Amino acid sequence: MPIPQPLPSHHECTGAMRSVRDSLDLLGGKWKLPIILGLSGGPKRFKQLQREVTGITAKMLSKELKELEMNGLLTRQVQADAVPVAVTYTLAEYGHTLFPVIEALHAWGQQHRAHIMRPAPLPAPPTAVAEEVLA
Amino acid sequence: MPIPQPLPSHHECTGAMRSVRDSLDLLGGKWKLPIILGLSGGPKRFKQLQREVTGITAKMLSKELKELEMNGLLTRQVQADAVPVAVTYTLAEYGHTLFPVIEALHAWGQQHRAHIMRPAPLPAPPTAVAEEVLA
DNA sequence: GATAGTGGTTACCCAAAGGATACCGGTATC
DNA sequence: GATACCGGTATCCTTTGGGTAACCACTATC
Repeated sequence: MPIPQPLPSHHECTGAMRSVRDSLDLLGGKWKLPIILGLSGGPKRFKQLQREVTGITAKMLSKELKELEMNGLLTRQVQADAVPVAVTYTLAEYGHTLFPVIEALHAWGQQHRAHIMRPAPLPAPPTAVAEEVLA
Repeated sequence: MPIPQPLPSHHECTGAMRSVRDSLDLLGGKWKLPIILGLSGGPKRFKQLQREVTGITAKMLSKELKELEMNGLLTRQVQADAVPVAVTYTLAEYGHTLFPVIEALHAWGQQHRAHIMRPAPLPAPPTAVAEEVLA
């Protein structure tokens, strides 16, 4: 008799798995959601956005904006009459549907910062415990 | 006359930006959240988890599990007496705090799939929309 | 004893993501 | 004239993601 297997999981979660991975395909990477967040306060121009999303390079910002536009999350307007040409990025209606996602990440990040601040709440480190107990 | 700048943004969002990016640093990448989701149904063993998170290679799964364990999101138990050695991964208490994040991504991914399915939406006047909403 | 299968890890290597820097044409400011 | 802003693009480079395959300890089968 080899190994007693734990519970076989209900397959309820496999549907959720697909949706989550769909989302990650679109929103994955370091910058997409920060950019959306940056635009949440209203339309912005390129350099303005780059200052807001600190650390992003022009190349990355340009690339990510293209992808977000292709997915209908934001729109790009060019004022050709302005001099020099002015480019404005606006969060599309559809982009607003991401606010719950961003809010969840914001809340978690906030509590996580608080979480790692407090000192060791438990006497024993959980890592080596299991092996010691069973050894 | 230079360029008319749009609204200067309220700096309210820069705080949110930090939290969101903290979260993405920890949870970013293709696999972390799917793995958490896979463990949400109860403790699982390595191969079991690999079958659940379809497409992940053993190497990636091993690496991601290490990182998640280091961040206290899951625990790893080794039953040294079992033969062959059995390794079980369990979602930690703290890992449960990610459920809102996963739920938000799940909901968005689901509606997005529906969203890209329907053809050209509505060039129609907004009055019709209001009637629909009230219907 | 030879072979094959399993759970899990590791070494080797390639492709993609992402960063640094330079540059463009035009305008405005010092 | 020198510098800076604007909206990017092109080039080069490093880091990471991720695939392949070998490996270990053990067990089962022929």
